[in-house]
Amino acid sequence: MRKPCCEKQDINKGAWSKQEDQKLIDYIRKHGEGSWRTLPQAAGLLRCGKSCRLRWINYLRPDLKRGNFAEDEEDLIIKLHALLGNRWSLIAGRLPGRTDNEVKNYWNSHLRRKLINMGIDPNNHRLNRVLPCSQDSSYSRSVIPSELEKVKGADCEQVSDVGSCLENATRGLPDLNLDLTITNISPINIVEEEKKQSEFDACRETLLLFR
DNA sequence: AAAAGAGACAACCGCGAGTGT
DNA sequence: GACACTCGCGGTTGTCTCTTT
Repeated sequence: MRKPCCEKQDINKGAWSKQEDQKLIDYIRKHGEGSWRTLPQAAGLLRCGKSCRLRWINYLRPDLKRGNFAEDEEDLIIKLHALLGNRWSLIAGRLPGRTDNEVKNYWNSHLRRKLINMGIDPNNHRLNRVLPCSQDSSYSRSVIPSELEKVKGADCEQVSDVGSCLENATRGLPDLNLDLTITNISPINIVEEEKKQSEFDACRETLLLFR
């Protein structure tokens, strides 16, 4: 049936050398991205086209940011993950200079654990245990159900396309912490609510950009 | 100082979607 | 419609580095 993406023999695997990186960079500078299948041979690389593409997209592209994630980037990843699930490329698309692989790795090595430590199930973003109201976490504020209800309601039609990302997000994550409610709204909590609202608005803005 | 374990991240693999023939 | 090809995505694995014992 289908041929493999590349012949398995005479193909380098594993870590890329500086020379290989340079060959790939030089070739793409000269000819542009694309045609990954034929690129390795044309560039004089003993690599699979897939491997070249991955190397370029994840590490060699000039517009990559690299380095540690900022706090606001972390927040955004968590929020988007709550809405979109493991759609890393979509999430990475909202983080300039970040790649899906980078976001995925960061999620698996840092953020997952962070949520678990906060008592939140990273798979469905539900609280595993009751946390005190004052629990520090921008996250616990970020996906409260009232916000999700607002998204599902008023603005759903506006984001019908990409999709449908929001629609899918809410439909695709049926366990999305929908019964987590904030009670006893005191004046202090009202201020908190307003803060939440503005954070939510920012998040929604981001989601609307998917259109 | 050495070994073991844990964490971080680069890279690979398999699959599905989109497109051309 | 069936098939082949390419591309991109997400899950998983391999390996290197750091920390702990």
